[in-house]
Amino acid sequence: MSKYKTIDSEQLVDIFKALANSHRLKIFNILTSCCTPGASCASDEVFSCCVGDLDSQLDIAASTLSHHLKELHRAGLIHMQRDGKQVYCSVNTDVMKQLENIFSSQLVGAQL
Amino acid sequence: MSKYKTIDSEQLVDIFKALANSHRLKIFNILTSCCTPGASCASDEVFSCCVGDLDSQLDIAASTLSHHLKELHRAGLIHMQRDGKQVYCSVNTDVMKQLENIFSSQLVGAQL
DNA sequence: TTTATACTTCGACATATTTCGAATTATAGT
DNA sequence: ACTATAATTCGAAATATGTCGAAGTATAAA
Repeated sequence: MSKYKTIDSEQLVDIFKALANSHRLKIFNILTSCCTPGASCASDEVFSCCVGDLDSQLDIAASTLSHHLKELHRAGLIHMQRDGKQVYCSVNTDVMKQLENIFSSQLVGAQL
Repeated sequence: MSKYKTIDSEQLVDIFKALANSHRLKIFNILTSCCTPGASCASDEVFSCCVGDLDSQLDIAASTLSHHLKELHRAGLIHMQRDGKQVYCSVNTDVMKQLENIFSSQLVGAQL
């Protein structure tokens, strides 16, 4: 009934699962406040988005961060793209739009 | 900066945690498709919102359902109110509005 | 080709979550 | 007071998640 591409309820659970952890939510915050997917952050800006920069803001082991990024990526919330030695992360704005739609229309899972 | 009462990041994690389970998400779906908090569902409608009615739609033990409802309630996503032998559940639309705002403004945790 | 940097994978362990059935509490009707 | 119905709490077991450090892979630079 909706004109929007819907997220099925299984994927929605995965998305909420991905956001249901303080470290991952913080990562997501950093990415939403900084990087839009087209424009990869220049290195002279205050915040940038490669894994190492996230690492410096998070106080967890690099391996743990890697695990969390994998979860966010699996859920479809972020993009990850290698550029040389670095891997750059950015928010998947398509999914953001769909989430907005889900909550604004009060149809958290009307497709069920 | 926002004119909206903000949800802090700890509460936001709890909200996502509450929605990060297929049974709880289904419960939340049922409640959003049916009951608005002012209008408690009349018993002659197709869907109603007492715990027993949710139970009949869910294929889990009553004790498990009770646990899930407690989680949704703890997160602030639903109201629960006893009326005689039944306990009626409804969505907390205030929180829904705040979630909508969070996603629509792309500020998942800008208050951090 | 050796070394350094950036990041990921693996294995192990601790903690948290999900689930059930049995027992318990709350309310209403007999 | 007793019984029935609706829902919750408790304790135990199975599964999932979060975390780390060590080892591994990918890329670039010397």
